[in-house]
Formats: sequence, structure tokens, C-alpha cells
Amino acid sequence: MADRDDVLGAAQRLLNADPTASMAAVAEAVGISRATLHRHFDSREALLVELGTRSLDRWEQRLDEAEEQALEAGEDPGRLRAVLEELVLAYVDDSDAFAFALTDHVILANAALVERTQVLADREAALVAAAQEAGVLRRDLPLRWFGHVTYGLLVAAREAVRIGDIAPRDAGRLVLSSLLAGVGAP
Amino acid sequence: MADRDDVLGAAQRLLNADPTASMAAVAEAVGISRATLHRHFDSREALLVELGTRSLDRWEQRLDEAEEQALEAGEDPGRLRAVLEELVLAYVDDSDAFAFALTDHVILANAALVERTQVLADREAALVAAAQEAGVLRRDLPLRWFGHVTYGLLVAAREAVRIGDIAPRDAGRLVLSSLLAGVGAP
DNA sequence: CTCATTTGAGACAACCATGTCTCAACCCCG
DNA sequence: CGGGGTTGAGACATGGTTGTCTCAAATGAG
Repeated sequence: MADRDDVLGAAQRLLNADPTASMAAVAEAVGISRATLHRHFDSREALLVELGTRSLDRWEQRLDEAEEQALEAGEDPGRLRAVLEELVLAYVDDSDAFAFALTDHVILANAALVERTQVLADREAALVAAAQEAGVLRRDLPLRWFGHVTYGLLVAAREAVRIGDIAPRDAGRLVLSSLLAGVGAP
Repeated sequence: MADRDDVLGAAQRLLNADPTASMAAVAEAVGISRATLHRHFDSREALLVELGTRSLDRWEQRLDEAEEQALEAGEDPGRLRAVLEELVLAYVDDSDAFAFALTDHVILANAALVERTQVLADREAALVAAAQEAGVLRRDLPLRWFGHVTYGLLVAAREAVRIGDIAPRDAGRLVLSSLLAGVGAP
């Protein structure tokens, strides 16, 4: 008997591979009947919103950890940098599982999720601001730009792994290095 | 009377905003009837494949220009770097128009388009290799990774502009600078 | 002006996904 | 063993999209 979380997990995996998968396909992937799936989630949209919420929960959790460590780090550039690096690596770990939620149009059209996304982006921007002041990040770039670039590199890594251009285990290093130092020769 | 190219252009604009738009919606956006739209394209898939082809045509065109300039540049690092910068800026200009084609699942599932994408990616990789040898790009990164990172930053810029976090006119500079130098403090 | 061509509007069948419902089979807890 | 609860299979109505077709109106070239 599939737990609600099992259902969400399997649905997430399937929808990551094929965002247009029907409820019937989701049910089959989970290993339950369509009727039972509808007993868990009233509608397809309800399922998608739940997946979006799940992704934001994880993001928030990562931010919680990073903020806590940032507090301990104070204004120490080295430690702040380490906090940021750990945060980005955590994102890379999560990106494969949550990529779907970040691009699906049903989810992106949900007002509550969009609003919460903005709140989290702001919290992230605060971390970035601290890092800028400590001299860890460039000061000539807009605060919010850092988050977008990070997201873009997660997209890049996910696709590169999918195609087979890079090994999964290299993704974190490549993202982090390209994010901080760029791909141009020093 | 809408030209076939007008149709493609309008369809591209609409599908960029809403990738799930129906043929009826496309026809309305173009300003023609559904029947006439079907006279241009047998099926929705045919329309999407045409859009994908159009995007790849543009990409190829940009590569043609870059390769020509790279030939003239020889092994001169400064000139090679300028060629790459111009290429990336051209991508930024195109990204808004062609973003849809790069993410749509129907298009990504088309074998011919995927194959052609690989060919173009290889040509791009050759440019990257030359730049690496000239000391313009880092040598410790996989050849194909550069293309992925560039693509990721295009996604980032597009989204940042859409949200309103950066001004459209700043997109090129931000992408180029973040791509080559990263967002970490020097 | 005339006629061939193109277009729009609408009807149409086919298909697919959604959401609801029923009922029989199953499970497991007592 | 018995019964309450859960599940699967399937039927069902509904709505939306696709692709085809017809026919009348509009268009434009000669």
C-alpha cells in the first residue's frame, strides 16, 4: 500500500522524465490504480501543487541550514564562502529531483507558490548580500542575478548529465567552479 | 494574408509565452482561421518541428559567422576571445525568440532535430577547443560543458528579464561577464 | 467585371484525459 | 473466522483538442 509520500516520489520521478504524463501514467508508475491516485489527490493540479510545495520545502530547508551556518560564520570571508559552496552543492544534489517543479507551467501559474518562491529568493539574496560585503562575491552584479545564474547552471548540469556529456559525480564541482570563477581562462 | 513566415513568427511568440497553446490559439494569435493554419501545417507536430528547424537554422547561421571570424583570427587570443564574445551576445539576442524550441518536449523528441543539435554542438565545441588552446578558455573543463553553461545562462537571463530582476539591455553584459569570469570576487 | 483562388466559419468524427462512480475482490485487525 | 476498510478494474459522462470537410464569402489578377 503506497504511502502518500511514495506516491509523490514516484510521481516526481515520472514527471521529471515526462512533464506531460497523464494521471493514468502516474498511477501506473506509482503502482496503484487511477482511482486510488484520485483518492490521494483530488485533481492533477492538486498533485502538481503538492510537488511544487515539496520542492519549495526542500529549498527552504537548505536555506535554513545555510543561514544558520552564515550566522556562525559572521563576516569571515572564508567561512562565508564555504557556506555558499555547500549551499550550491546541496542545490545540485536536489536539482535532479526537483527540476520538474521549477519549470512546469501549472506550478509556475500558482499564485501561492510563486509568492513563496519570491520570499525564498529574497532570503537567498540576503545571503548573497552578506557574501558581497565580505568580498566573496562580485559587487558589480545585481543581487538577484546570483540566484538566476545558479539556477541556470543547475539546468545546464542536469542537461549535460542527461545527454551524457559529463559524469553525474562531476556535476557539483563543475557547477561550483563555473559559477564562481567562470569558464574563461584566468 | 499571412505569409508562412508570418505564421511561424506569430506562432513562435505565442508558444514562447505558453508552450501548451492549442492550434486554435495559434491561429487566433496569427490572425487567421484554424482551417488556414492547417493548410500551412498538416499537424501541430509539423508546426513545432518547423519551429525547431528555424531555431537550429539561426544557431547554424551564428556559428557560420563565428567560424568565419575565427578563421581570420587564427590563434590570436584577443581576436578569438572577441569572436566568442560576439557569438554569445548573438545567442542572447536570439534566446528570447527561440527559447521555446529549446525546451519543448515534442521538439526534443524529434530524432532529426536532436541529431542536428548534436552536429551543431560539435561545431561549437570545435570553436571552444581552439579558444582553449589559445588560452582564452579554461582547459580543465570538458569541451561540451561550455555549451551547456552558455545555454544555462541564457535560461537564467531570460527568466531574470521576465521576472523583472534585470533590464533587458543588461542581459548581454551580465551573461558574458558571468560566463567568462563567474560571479565570485576575483 | 469575371472567374479562379484563397479564406473563414462552422460542422463533424475521433481521440484522449479528467474526474466520478460502482462493485467485487482483497487485506488485515480483532 | 468475520467484517470494516481499502483497493483495483472498469464504466461513464464531460470537456477539450485535433484533423477533416464543406460551403459561402472575400479577394485579387486579368
